[in-house]
Amino acid sequence: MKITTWNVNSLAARLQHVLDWTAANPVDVLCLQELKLTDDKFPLDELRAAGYEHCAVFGQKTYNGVAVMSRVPVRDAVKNIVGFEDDSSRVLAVTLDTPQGELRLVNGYFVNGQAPGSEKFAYKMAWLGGLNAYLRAEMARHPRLMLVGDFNIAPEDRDSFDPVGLKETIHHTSEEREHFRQLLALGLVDSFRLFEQPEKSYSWWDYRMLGYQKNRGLRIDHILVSEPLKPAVKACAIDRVPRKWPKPSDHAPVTVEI
DNA sequence: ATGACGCATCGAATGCGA
Repeated sequence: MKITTWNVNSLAARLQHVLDWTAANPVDVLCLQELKLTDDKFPLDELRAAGYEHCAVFGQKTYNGVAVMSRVPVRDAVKNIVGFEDDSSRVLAVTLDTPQGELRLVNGYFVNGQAPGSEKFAYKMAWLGGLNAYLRAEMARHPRLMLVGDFNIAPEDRDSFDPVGLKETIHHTSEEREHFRQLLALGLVDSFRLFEQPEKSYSWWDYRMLGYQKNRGLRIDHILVSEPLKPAVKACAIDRVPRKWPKPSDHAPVTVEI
């Protein structure tokens, strides 16, 4: 079973890319972030025609918005972080029934945070604290759990094209990385690092300054799996192909196989 | 140091992303 996370930077602008990519990569489940549309504008019909009959959507006008589109039934959808008040549509949890048993899938569009010291950064820190507490409870109920999405955190220096020049800037701060480690401390594992990977592997590149062409990127899109799932993980990879298409999202899809 | 690119918003200029 293949599960993918992809920040599409507007589903309206990227629908054809999603359709083209899933036609070539018919993954079982695709977790989307930054839909930038309301639920009534979600392209259910097109995705159903592409084989994704089961969609859970948590949209919002202009900003944020997350969805899970799936070939297999999804149930028990929960929106946002239980116990954390949030105006933004950022988290959507669902349960999948797999041959190995049920799997709780938490899809998140983490707060960007703009810059350390800003109000948005404080929001990011509070949000991450709320997420951690929520996941602790979710994992107690669902031992087989996967946390996917756009984390907006480069966990280690090797996840950034310029860890020295960007030291302690957004995505690179000690505080953000500590929050990432606190997620791992819950018993989650970064599935990407379970496997040998190319050096300078990133999942996001700035649109500006030829960021992609120069591979000036960050690895900020992640798939974390709980310990009970870890032995089942067969592969995890970033697909840079759609980042080369005309009018791409600035993020690449990341896929795990279990 | 700044802005650079792309998307969204009622209509131009601005907010936001990362």
